[in-house]
Amino acid sequence: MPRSFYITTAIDYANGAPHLGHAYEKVLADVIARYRRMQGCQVHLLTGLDEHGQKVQQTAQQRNIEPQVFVDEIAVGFRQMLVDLGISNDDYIRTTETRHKKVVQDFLQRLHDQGFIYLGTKTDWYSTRQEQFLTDKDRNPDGSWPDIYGEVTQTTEENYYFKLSQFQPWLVDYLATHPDFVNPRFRQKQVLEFLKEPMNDLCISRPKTRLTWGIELPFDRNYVTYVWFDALTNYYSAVVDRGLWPADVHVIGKDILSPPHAVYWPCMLKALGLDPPKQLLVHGWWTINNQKASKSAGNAGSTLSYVSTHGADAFRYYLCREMVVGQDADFSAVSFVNRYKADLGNNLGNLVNRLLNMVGRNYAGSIPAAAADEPLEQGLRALWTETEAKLHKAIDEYQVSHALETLWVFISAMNAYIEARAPWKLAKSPEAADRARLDSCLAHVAEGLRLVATVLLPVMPVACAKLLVNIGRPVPGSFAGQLQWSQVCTLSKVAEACILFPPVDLPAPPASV
RNA sequence: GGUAGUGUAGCUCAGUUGGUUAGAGCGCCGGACUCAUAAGCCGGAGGUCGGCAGUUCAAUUCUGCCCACUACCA
Repeated sequence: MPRSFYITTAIDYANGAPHLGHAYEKVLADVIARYRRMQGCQVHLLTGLDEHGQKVQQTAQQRNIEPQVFVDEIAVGFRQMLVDLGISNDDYIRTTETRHKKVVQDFLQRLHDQGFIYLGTKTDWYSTRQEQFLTDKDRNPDGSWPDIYGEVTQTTEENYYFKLSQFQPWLVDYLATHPDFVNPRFRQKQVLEFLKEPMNDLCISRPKTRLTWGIELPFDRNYVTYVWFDALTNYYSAVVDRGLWPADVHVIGKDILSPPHAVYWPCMLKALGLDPPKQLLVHGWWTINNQKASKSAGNAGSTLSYVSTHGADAFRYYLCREMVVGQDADFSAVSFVNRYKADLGNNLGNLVNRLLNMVGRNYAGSIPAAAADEPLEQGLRALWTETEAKLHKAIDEYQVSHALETLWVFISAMNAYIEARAPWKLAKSPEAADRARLDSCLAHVAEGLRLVATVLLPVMPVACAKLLVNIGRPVPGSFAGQLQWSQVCTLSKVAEACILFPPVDLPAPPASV
C-alpha cells in the first residue's frame, strides 16, 4: 500500500488574470508532487479557484453579467495557465461547485449546532461612497475621516461569529508541540508572536442586503458566509470522499499565513473535531526588476511570456532555482536569460550534445560499456553518491533551489571530467588502454546524464524525458532502482544530435520589463 | 513604536552545530584546448562575512547594543 501524499496550493481569487505569483506557487507544489510520485507516494495535488465575494460580485455587476458567467471566464484563464506550465494537478476545485458548498454548509451547521457560532452585533463606521466599513486606522490623525470616504455613518449590523478566541490556548500549545507545523521555521515564530495578543472571534457572515454572491448560511437564509469559511474549506471539501484528510502540505504565500492558514484554519478544524494539516509551506514574494509586482505596473503578467519563448521547463527551472523557499526573490530578464543560457543551454544541453556526437562518431551511436576504472571515474561516481544524498535532503526540506544547486555541481563536474579525459585524444590513440578509457569516459557521461535527467524529471518533465529518449533510455515513472550508478546505458542507441535548450532570439523586451 | 527577517566578492546568493588560506554562479582579465548549442576546461583579480562591544585559546558563525532595508502588527 503506497503512502498517500496530499498537497495543495492556495486557491486563486477569481478577480483578474494569472500572474507570476500564481504561477510560482503551482510550480513549487507541482515539483514536490512529482518528486513524491517518483518516490512511490500516492500523490493528490489540488489547486483551484476562490470564486465568491464582494469583488467578484462588483466586477460582474460592472460588466453587467452574472457572477457565475464571470468566474467561468476567469477559470478558463487560470486553468490554461496550469496546462501551459505543465502542472500535474489531480483535481481542480471551484468554490461555486456543489460538492464544495455542501461541505461548507455542513461545517457551518455542525458548528452552529454545537454552539461555536453565535449571532452578534457590532457597531461600525460605514462609507457609502466607498461601500466599505472603516476602522480607526482609516481616520486622519486628528480623528476626522479622509474626504475620499464621503459621508461616514455609524451602523449597527448583526452578523454571525465563530468562537475563535476559545481555541487560542489550544493553538498556542499545538504550535509549541509541533515546531515543524510552519516551514520555514522562522515563519512559525511570527505566528506565535501574533498569538501573544488575545484574538477576537471571527466574523463569518455578510447579510444578503450587502452581499448575495456567496454560500448561504444553512441556519439563516438572510446571510451568506464570508471569505474564510468558504475559501479554506476547499482543502477539505475537495477530498471529503477520498479519505485523504489531513493534508500533508498546504503551499501558501507569506501574506496568507497569519492569521488565515495558521490560526483560523486549524481552529476551525479543531472545533469540527478534525486534524489540522500536517504542514504549511510558506513561500515569499517575487519582485520584478526589484519592484513590487503589481497589476498597475503591468509587470507581473509579462513574466509569463517566457513560457512561450523559452518553454515551460526552462521557466519552471528558473523559478525553482532562483527562489529560496521562504525568502523573496527577484525576477529579471537578465537573470532569466543568464540561467537559460548558462545552466540549461551551456552546462546541461551542450553536455548532452557532446556525448551524442562522440558516441556517434566513435561507436556508431551505441553507448560503450565502461572498461577502465581509474581515479577520474571513481571520483565522478563518488560525487554522484554525495550529490544524491544532498539532493534528497534538500527536497525533503522543500529547498528546491539547494537541490538544483547541488545537481549543477555534478553537471559541471561531468564537463570537467570530459576535459580531463580528453576523449578526442583517446580516440586517436592506438593503445588498447586508451580505447578502454574512451569507453569508460562516454559510458560515465551517459550514465551521469541518465541520473541527472531522472532526478530532474519533477522540475523539467518534458526536457528530461527528451534527454532520456535521446540517450536511448525509457522515461521512468518511479525512482525505484533508478538512482544508483549502473551500466544500464550500455549498448543504448543514442540520437544523432539533440538541442534541448536552443538559443532563443528574444523580441526586444520593453525597456521597463 | 513592537516583532520578525535580511545585511557575505562588481551583481545574485549559498555556507559556517565557533577552529587552518570564507564559497558558487554570472560579469571581468589571462591561458591552453577543440568532442560540442562560439559551448566546455584551467588560472587570476576582487571580500576588515553591516558597525561597535562582550563571551572564548579562537567569532563571519554565539550574546548585547546600534545602523540600513523589508515584512507583519499597533
